[in-house]
Amino acid sequence: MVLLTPGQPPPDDYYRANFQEVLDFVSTCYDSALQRCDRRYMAAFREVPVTAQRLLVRLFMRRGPLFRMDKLAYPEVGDTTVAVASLVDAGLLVRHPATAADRVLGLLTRQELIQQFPFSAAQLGRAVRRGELEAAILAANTDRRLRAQLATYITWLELNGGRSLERLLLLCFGTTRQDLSAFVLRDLGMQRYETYPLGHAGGFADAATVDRHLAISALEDWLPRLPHITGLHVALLGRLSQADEFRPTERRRSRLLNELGRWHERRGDPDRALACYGISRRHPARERCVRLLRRRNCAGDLAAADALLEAMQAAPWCAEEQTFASRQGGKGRRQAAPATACLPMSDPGLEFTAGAVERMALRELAAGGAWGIHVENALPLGLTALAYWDVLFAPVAGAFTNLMQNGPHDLFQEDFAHVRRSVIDLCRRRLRMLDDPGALLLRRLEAKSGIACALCNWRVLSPEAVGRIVAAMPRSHLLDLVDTVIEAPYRWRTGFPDLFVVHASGGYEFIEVKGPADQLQPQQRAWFDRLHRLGLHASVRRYHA
DNA sequence: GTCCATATGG
DNA sequence: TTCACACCCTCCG
DNA sequence: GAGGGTGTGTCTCCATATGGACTG
Ligand SMILES: [Mn+2]
Ligand SMILES: [Mn+2]
Repeated sequence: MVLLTPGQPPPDDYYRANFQEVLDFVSTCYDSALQRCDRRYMAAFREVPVTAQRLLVRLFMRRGPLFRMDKLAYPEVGDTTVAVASLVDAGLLVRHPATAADRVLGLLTRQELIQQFPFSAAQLGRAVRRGELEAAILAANTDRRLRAQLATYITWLELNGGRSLERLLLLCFGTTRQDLSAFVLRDLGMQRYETYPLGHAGGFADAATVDRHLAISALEDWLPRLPHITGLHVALLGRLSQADEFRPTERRRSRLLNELGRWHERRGDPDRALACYGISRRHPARERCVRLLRRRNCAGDLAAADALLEAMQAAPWCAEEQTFASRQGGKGRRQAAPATACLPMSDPGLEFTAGAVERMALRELAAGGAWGIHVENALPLGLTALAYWDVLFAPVAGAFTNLMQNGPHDLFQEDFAHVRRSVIDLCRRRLRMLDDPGALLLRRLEAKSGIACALCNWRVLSPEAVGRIVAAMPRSHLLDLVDTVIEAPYRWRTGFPDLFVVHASGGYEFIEVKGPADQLQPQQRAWFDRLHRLGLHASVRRYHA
């Protein structure tokens, strides 16, 4: 059933109904995480006429935070003025809020600015850039005066709900990355979603958890402004200093700390960098600490670095950390170098744009009668999803707490396999009992293709590609590959060789293509090591200048 | 008139 | 808002 | 060549409209 068609107007009540779905979901599943003001907001929304509700939801989907009333025209709303009046009366919209004048000026085009402020424009000449004109206008007038003048030209509006909308959307989707447009994608048929067992236990437990998550998320927007605002880093660190008990929030917090630490490193402030990494709980914080301590080399630094390495080896946060620790600790077992073919480039004038070397390699291989595709990580991840689909969407406490999820919340957490031990084992035994697991994968592909899945890139996982893969890979190779990934999706999510190739002989091979200035990265080494141990065919194809 | 970034909407 | 890589550097055998 | 550091392209769905900056 297709609800929407691109270019065709949706049903009159379409967008409003989407928001209603959000409200229904949140009231049903997350009533305990709502604040009093959120409930008031929802009540106010219910009270206004349907046409006003429709307009408000249209505004939810637009950029904001200010809107020009003369730019609002929706057939399903009817008279915009009437709807706006209802919304203003209900306190859902504010008319002419005392916003900083530069925000209001931003609603006018360059042409309109010249019209409205002919004096400033005349002083700067006809070729004046928009930004300069705006600056001149701001310099010549007080905010108050500017707003008074602009109010005679346009009506501007602002959403008035505090952060209630943000909280409702976060409770609905469980992430700040999705918003109401997810409904549109779903109803266009762009995304389908698996039906999974919803349970709100393990999601946001209370209003405070929601607010902490939003507060941490909001800090992300400040990172790019670090170089321009003095003292910003102090404020950020202050807000990030408290570890969070809610896992998704803690994850973001630590990620931000790592970024802040990198920024300090780059500007040559190892002490502050260490302070950031020191309270982060995510890779690569401890690796950075070891490097920084060794470089700084003040009294006790080397011993501290060694102690840290020992802690990492004793209880690594993830596989990458473990690799780092054993290497730095000098106990790194030297991995056998993967089979490598060194060749001259068939196209010496090649421009090194994205994917160019891989395409060249595919052309050469095709000339030798081989078939191949450039899929990288999408291959092992996608095959694993097809093989272990039921594990991905298995009912696990806290894994599915929101609408339109593309997988369990904990897919990339270290204990993914641990908490699914029995269902993985059961699924593996079933796979191993099949004579032709490839056939199952193809049936799954047919059934599930297009369903949003964090491990699946359906564009590269075509029936042809999967067909070629399962036809060329021996049964045991296929099973060993997916068994590897399902045991540690986070560890094996990156570093897989570039190409899947079926040679003219019928034999398959995974090939990592390397240009003259490229080399195997640690994650790629880890995959080669694993593939080698399992007896899967993989090699490096290196081009020299 | 071209090129580009951004906003919008199905 | 990630992953892979181009391009730069130093160190070392 | 190994290994580290830094910056970049590509991708989030696709088509269309708008506006700003630049060009000859
Ligand atoms: Mn690659
Ligand atoms: Mn490569």
